[in-house]
Parts: sequence; C-alpha cells; structure tokens
Amino acid sequence: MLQQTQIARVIPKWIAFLERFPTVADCAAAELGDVLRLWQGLGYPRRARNLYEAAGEIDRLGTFPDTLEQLLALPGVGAYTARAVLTFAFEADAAVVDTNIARVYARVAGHRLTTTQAQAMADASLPLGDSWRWNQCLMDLGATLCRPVPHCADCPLRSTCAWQLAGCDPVLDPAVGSAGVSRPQSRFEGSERQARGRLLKALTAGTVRVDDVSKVMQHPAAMRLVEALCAEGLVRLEGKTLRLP
DNA sequence: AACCCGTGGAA
DNA sequence: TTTCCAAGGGT
Repeated sequence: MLQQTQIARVIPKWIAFLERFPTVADCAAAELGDVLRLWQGLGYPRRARNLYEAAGEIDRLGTFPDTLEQLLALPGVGAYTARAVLTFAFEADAAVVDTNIARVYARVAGHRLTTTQAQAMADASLPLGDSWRWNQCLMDLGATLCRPVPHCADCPLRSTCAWQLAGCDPVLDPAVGSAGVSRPQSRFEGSERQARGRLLKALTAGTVRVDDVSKVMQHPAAMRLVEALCAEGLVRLEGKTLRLP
C-alpha cells in the first residue's frame, strides 16, 4: 500500500484491510474483487492484484518468505519492499532506499545517484544489529527535514552534507524529481488512467454494461480500456456485463 | 533506458 | 488553477 502512496492515506485503508483479512490465508481465500473493493481510493489497483497473488503463493508455501531472494520473487515486491519486510518485520539487517532516503543520500553525496549507487551507499552505511531503527530514522529525516524543499538549518547532517556545504542552491539540488525514485508522470486529467480508475470505481459498486462504458468513463477510447483491464485481470467480462473478478 | 501504472493532498 | 509528488514495481 505504501508504494508511491503517502502513509497518512494508507493508514485507514490498512486498518480496514487487516480487519477483513487478519491473515495471509484469509486474503488468499477471498476473491480478487473483495481485495479491489478494499483497495478503492489507493490507486494503482495492480498492486492489489499483486498482493492477492502473493498471498496465494505464500499460503501455498506454508511459510512466510524471509530471505531477500524469496521476497523478490513475489509479485509486486521489488528492491524496496523486500528489504522493508526484512528490516521492519523480521528486524534483519537490510538497507531500504525509498524516495526519502534516496533524496538524503543524493544530497549528502552532492550529485545525482543511480538506484544502484544509492543502494550501495545505503548498504555501506547500515549499522548492523538494530538496522530497522536506522532505516526508520533516515526515512523520517527525509520526510521531515530533508524534504523536496529542505529545512537545512535544523538538519543533523548539515555539517557533512555536500549539497549543504555547496550552499544548498535549489538549482543545484541533486535530488530533483524524487531523486529519480519516482519518475515524472504524464497528464492525468482526461487520460486513460483516469478512465480506468472511473470504471474500476463503478465496478466496486456493482456491474456495468459494456454499452454504457463510454458514458461511465467519459472517455472516447472506451473499449480499449476495458480490454486493458481484462488483460490485467482487474475486470471480468461476462457476455456484455462487466464485473470484478 | 524509457515508459507505464491511480489517487489525492499540498504548494 | 496547475504542478508536484508520495515508505515503487514491472515491462
């Protein structure tokens, strides 16, 4: 839920989700449509599908994956999420690089970093033992002080940060664009993404007739969107009736 | 590497 | 009113 989504917006959804699915097995035993309904409002519904499929895989495994390799093999689990589970759930030694931490390291280094470089810096800096505390502190530093518009005066790294020592010039900020963690997005208003979201939202409330799709989504290339959602397994087509799978 | 994927709050 | 971007991942 936290992938590309602010924690304040996740918390109420997370509480409701765990109330409905207290265990992995509960989620695995449900229908994808139930998961998608609980996901409504969070965006990126493919994450809900990935979570649902991951729950199925873990349920079949019988044990929860607890190595980086095993976690990375799960759908929707990448470099950040796998390490987040390791450090925050299992309290194992793993350095997470989210958008906040990537920004901190880029500014400390004083130049733009590739994801590989940022992960290497994080790995080299990680104190062993209570690594989750380190990860949490660094993440919060990025979320509170080392913001896109920073508050350098209060930063504990102000004497060692290369960008700060260079004068903290916004034009020279090595962490523009979320330090490359999240990429610029195309226009949302009037886009097919918006239309897909409208259709999925309509389906959480019931079914939709194919003939009415254009009106529901207010988008010209309506049928292409239906096909895209069907291909992703987020929508099921029965005759001329659309419903959640 | 480049591009795609939802949604909503804040500036 | 736009624009930015948020505890990223997949192709």
